[in-house]
Amino acid sequence: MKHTHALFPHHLPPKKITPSTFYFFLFTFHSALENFKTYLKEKAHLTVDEVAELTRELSVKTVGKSDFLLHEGEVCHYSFFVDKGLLRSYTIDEGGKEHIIQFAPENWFITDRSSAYFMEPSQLTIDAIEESTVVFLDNTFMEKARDLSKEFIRYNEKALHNFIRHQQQRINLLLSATAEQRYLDFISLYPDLMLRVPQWMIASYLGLTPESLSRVRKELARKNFKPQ
Amino acid sequence: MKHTHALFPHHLPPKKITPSTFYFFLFTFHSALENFKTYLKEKAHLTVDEVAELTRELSVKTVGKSDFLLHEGEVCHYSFFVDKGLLRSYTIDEGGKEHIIQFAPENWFITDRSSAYFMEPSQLTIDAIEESTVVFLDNTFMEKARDLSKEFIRYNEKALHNFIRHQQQRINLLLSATAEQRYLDFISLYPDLMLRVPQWMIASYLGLTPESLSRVRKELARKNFKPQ
DNA sequence: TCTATTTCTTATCCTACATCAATGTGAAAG
DNA sequence: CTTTCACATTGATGTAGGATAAGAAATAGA
Repeated sequence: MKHTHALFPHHLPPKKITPSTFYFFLFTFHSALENFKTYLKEKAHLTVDEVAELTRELSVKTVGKSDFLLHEGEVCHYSFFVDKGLLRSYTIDEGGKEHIIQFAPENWFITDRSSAYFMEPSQLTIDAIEESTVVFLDNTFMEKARDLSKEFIRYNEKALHNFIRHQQQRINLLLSATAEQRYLDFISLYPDLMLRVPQWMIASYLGLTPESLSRVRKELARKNFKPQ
Repeated sequence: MKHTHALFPHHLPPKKITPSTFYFFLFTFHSALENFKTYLKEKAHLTVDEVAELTRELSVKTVGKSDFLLHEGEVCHYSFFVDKGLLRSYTIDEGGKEHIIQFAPENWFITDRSSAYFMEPSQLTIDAIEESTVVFLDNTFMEKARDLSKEFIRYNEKALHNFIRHQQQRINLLLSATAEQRYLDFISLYPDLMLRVPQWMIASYLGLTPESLSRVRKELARKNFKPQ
């Protein structure tokens, strides 16, 4: 029970913990962990025992909308696994403008890999777009996992290569594609996010202003485009 | 001596192999391998024995200017280590326009990591900007290296993270920086390439037209900018 | 429910960069 | 020495998308 405190969102320490809120948070905690365990079994091909060993000390937290998980300039000590909700990472330029690097809906990971690996200050900020339940994986989790299972090492290597492929694709699109092409690519990458995320964030992800995105959408509508 | 044939550039099979050309190519071959061995010792912290074991079967080739090392659509089976010369990777868009993804001068690696790892057709084309001497590392090299040395695994992991960090930075610049800022970043990344590479290639790397780059340079000159 | 804030659209003008076309330059080839 | 070729520069003009402002619509808060 030692991690229960972590369940409550920072901004929302319930004044009175009634039995019902208590059990609600307990359920949330438990279900998030189970979800993460399932993920490890299916995607990383770990055994039940390995999963049990690895997940013994994990902390799960719920974070409120626009709560921060990582500030620019901090060293990133965690990988975040999103059980429910939606996180984002972004940079802030000299003019104070945000540029969204990644969205992380359910069952995605998000972190600043460079910062976590090289232990250097992060360029990225990570915060919650929706109230979210998040499993916190600190850097020792990775080491433990690596020592425990060769399967996990392979899984991790594959994840790194997937990430590289994705970044490559994004660079290529930014170099060669129009606003419209990039928007269509976004839709196929994150089909459900179109509805959940404010358009100005999508615009920011695409390197556009909200106004331009609005124009692109209008044009697509005129051409009778239907998203899947 | 069994790899000697690989030394000669495809486009240039010497009609007569005089003793002097023969010894020249032999020297090239030998010196490239020595350079690569030194690299492995210093950067990947391998022992002399491990290096000897790993490099026994390597092939070294010289490629002529604008010879291809990988065509778009092929599966990439190699990682290329540049001993001397300069390679590049690029994509080709629907309009036939090239977009340079990476330059690889001396002591850099170049490959299509996604294609090599996932064994899928490459988006990238790789060719030589200058006549180059290249060490070919096929996919079994990686496996052998991994089996042979824990140090190599760490080195490879670090290389992957460096690569990710670099891609991240590039995405961020493409999202947020002006042509001028991106050019300045290019100069600090590849200081010596400014002189070796035609400007239209630099423009392509930056996502600009040669004309725009020319104007950026003019503007920098007006502002009395001196590289480094 | 009604206000208030956030988000989305529309319209205008504007700017960074693209496109096109002409000219310049310097090194290699004849 | 001149011709050619491969790049680079320059200028004129076009355009995608940015900046700004203001109203409409959606959402949230009370």
